[in-house]
Amino acid sequence: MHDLKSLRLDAEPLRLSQRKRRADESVVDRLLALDEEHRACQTTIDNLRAKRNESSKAIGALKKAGEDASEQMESVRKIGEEIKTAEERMTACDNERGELLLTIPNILDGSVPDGADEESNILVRDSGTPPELGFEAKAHDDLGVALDILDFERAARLTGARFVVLKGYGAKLERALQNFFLDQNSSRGYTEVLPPTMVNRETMTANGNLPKFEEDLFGVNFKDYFLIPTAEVPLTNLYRSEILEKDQLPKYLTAYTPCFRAEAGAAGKDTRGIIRQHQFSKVELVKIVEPDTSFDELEKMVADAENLLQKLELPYRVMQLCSGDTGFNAAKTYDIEVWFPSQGKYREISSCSNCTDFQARRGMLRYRPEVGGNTAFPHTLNGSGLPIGRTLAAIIENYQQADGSLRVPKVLQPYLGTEVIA
RNA sequence: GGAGGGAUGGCUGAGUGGCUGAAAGCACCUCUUUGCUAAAGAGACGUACCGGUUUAAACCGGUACCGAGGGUUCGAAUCCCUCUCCCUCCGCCA
Repeated sequence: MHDLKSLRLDAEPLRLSQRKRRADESVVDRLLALDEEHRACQTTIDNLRAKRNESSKAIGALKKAGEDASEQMESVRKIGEEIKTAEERMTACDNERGELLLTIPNILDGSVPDGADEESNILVRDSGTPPELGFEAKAHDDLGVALDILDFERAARLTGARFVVLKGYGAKLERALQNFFLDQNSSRGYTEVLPPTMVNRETMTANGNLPKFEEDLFGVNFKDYFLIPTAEVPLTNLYRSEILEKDQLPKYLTAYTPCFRAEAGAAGKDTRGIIRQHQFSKVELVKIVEPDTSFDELEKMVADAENLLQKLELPYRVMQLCSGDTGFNAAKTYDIEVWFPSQGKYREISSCSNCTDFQARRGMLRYRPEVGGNTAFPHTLNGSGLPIGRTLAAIIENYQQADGSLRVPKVLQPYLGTEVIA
């Protein structure tokens, strides 16, 4: 959500950002027009209310003195009617303004390169040329099924497409990765959190998933709750509506949760394997920090995610997203992509974003830069650290051997109690 | 699921129609004095929006907010309705 006050002074940064995103620029003018009308209404109403308050007090005094006040009462009643009319107009303005404000994406950081889509993303660094396997790489799903650690058919029977059952070492690998990620993140200063997997509409709105992206979410019956698409949602909302003291920042949070995504726009994409599922598990990283530090904190968060891939010895590269590929909430995003030998390409495994004060505003999450001073909005950041499903797929593919067995990454061996899965 | 009780400022807690943006205490902040891991006294002390003014901060005026939304009334923290959450007891349950 945007700061109307600063938009009134200078809407050019938002206009520029909308252009760079290839998004509608006219919403900015509409927003400013509505805002002006809203403020005019409010001034009118404030003045009427001031008049009413004054008159009401006078009536109270008259009555106390035992005098007749019916004339004054009648005139105040009329003021009340005027107020009601003006309020209806203001509410209409407010609703449209609010709706618009909730659907305009964050302002891109100046460092974001211009471009329409992922073709224009920029390579920041990589872990070197991926090693050759020395034989033809099999796809992770074929290998997983053959090893009986992935089961798509029975998952389809239980639920439907885009679900998987993990069995034996598949299930154990999930648990090993969960523990490994959380242990690593904890050791790097993140506090482990176990939040609810379902959240209400306010939480989804503050995070930026609603009102615009409802079709991507799974709702639940009987309650206006939603299954979370990522732990980012409960974590960025953990302190919603609160005023934090300066010494409570920065907050570093990490959580393992199931994630649910409707994948409404992904028909036909990644239909094989466990790259794109309706349900998957993920360990998420979230930071709540002071504004001056947020871009440095983003770099550090990317390093935290990279640390996991380095320890797993998986080939990866870091990309900076261009303007057209940067998401709704984000001012700046790095994607980390991991190597998939069977596809001969890198696939996204982590997305780390600085959302600046965009989400904090939506959730009225504030802090006090100085004791006793005014409140300000902190910046929020999120990143995957890491998704279990895609990591599992990457491990299967990169650690496969010619005979169809898998080596187990060194760092996972203590968790798993074996060096080979065959 | 049934019965009952609650929700007030950072915290504790008064307050059943106008004098309450809200007593009192604690915490925090500033100042004074005495001084050694502290005490006493004085003062300040919610959030948001609109307007004035300002380079800005501060400041001044107004409005709204006592869980949320709606209603009654000239006027509501106070009365009525709906909802949410919390607590106690019973039932059920991983």
